[in-house]
Amino acid sequence: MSAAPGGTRQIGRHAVRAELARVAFDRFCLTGFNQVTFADLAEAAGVSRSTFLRYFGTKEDVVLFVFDPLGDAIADALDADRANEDDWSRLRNALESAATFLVRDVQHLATILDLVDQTPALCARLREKQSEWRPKIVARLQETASPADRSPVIAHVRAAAALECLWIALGQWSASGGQEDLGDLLDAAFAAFSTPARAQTDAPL
Amino acid sequence: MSAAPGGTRQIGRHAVRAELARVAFDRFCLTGFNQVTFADLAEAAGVSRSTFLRYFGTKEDVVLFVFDPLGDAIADALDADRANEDDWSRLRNALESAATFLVRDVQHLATILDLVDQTPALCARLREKQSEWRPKIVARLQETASPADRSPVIAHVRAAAALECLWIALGQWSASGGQEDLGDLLDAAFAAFSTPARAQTDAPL
DNA sequence: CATAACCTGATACTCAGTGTCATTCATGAC
DNA sequence: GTCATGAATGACACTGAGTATCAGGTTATG
Repeated sequence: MSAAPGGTRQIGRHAVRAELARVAFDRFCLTGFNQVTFADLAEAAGVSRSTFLRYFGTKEDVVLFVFDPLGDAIADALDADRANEDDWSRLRNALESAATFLVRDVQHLATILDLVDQTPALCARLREKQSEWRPKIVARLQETASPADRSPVIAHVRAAAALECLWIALGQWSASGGQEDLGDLLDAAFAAFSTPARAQTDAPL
Repeated sequence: MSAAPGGTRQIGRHAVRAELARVAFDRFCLTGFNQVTFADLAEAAGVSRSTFLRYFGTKEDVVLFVFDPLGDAIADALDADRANEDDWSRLRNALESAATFLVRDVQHLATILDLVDQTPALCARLREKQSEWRPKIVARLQETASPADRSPVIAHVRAAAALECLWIALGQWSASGGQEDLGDLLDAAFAAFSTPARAQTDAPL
């Protein structure tokens, strides 16, 4: 009658992982990411260095693993909004719902984002994760594209640009301490594509 | 009557750097980036490990230092085209002239780009360099923006999106072995912003 | 209970990157 | 030409990330 055969191990593993990450995160915020070693983390968490390393392949993952489900979340949201014919609004909506799913603990997320952009290594690794999501997004975009619009380049660019919007919006959001509305920030970011890109509106129509 | 007092050292240093990079690059292509150690590179180049490391802070820089001038090149090109009122075309032109400056040795650049996207560490580091160029680009865009358009978010998004276009276009270009015209590829990428983002053209006008 | 799978801690290892120090060599001043 | 300064070099030692292996203990399962 156990939840799943052998599943208890998974549950336990997940819980340990979360606890290790919690302890480690405090250290990172206190001392700075680069100043903390795996030996420090292991000691703080009360496990051996070996064990700690078995839960997180790299130091970056200790912080960034929380972003892992985001790729699938975005893809799922795109699937759910397949009817939407406008790529930009579809992307915007998908990003918002995925991000909202991420913003459970406002304070915690803001702290993470602060730490991330104080730390080049974390920025780099997060960007890397982002680019791993892109192929999935591109595939969704192409599924519903009209035959004439099938240029893979277009889909790639839109996916990449949308992810940049998310990242920039999250940066603003974190800078505001989580006060501003993420949907508004996304709108402001996506406006870069719809607003006429001109210094002076020389064609008032 | 020497070029500059003490300047010979700089010249010499630059030349050595280029030679070390050349030797190292051959090794990387032959054996794979991750398989080659600094000790290998030093031996192949006939210098000590210490010396090699003094010329390149990281293994990634041995390959990617050629991209360093690109940030300034883009910024300069934006300055030169200050009259252009359309952000997108201004960015497109700046990227093309900067990239053309980069495409001196077609074969070499194509080989570099191949190596880069076979190697996650190189991708990550190159993306990092890219994001270092962004602030300079954003500043240029905002200088000439109309007061109403001063939202820093807009400029950030456009700069980021444009850089993604460059990267994607270079990927296509390298995949074609340097055959396709980079200007055409950039046009195709930037079309993602001007083409109506709709599955079916429901407004044929 | 027995066994197989898993978790843990210990240990040893490779390699990136930093820092120090003594030697050597080129440059520039006298 | 000689000498002093500063840079380049190589040797060495060190920290820390990440990988791999192994023995002993624990937990699920039949």
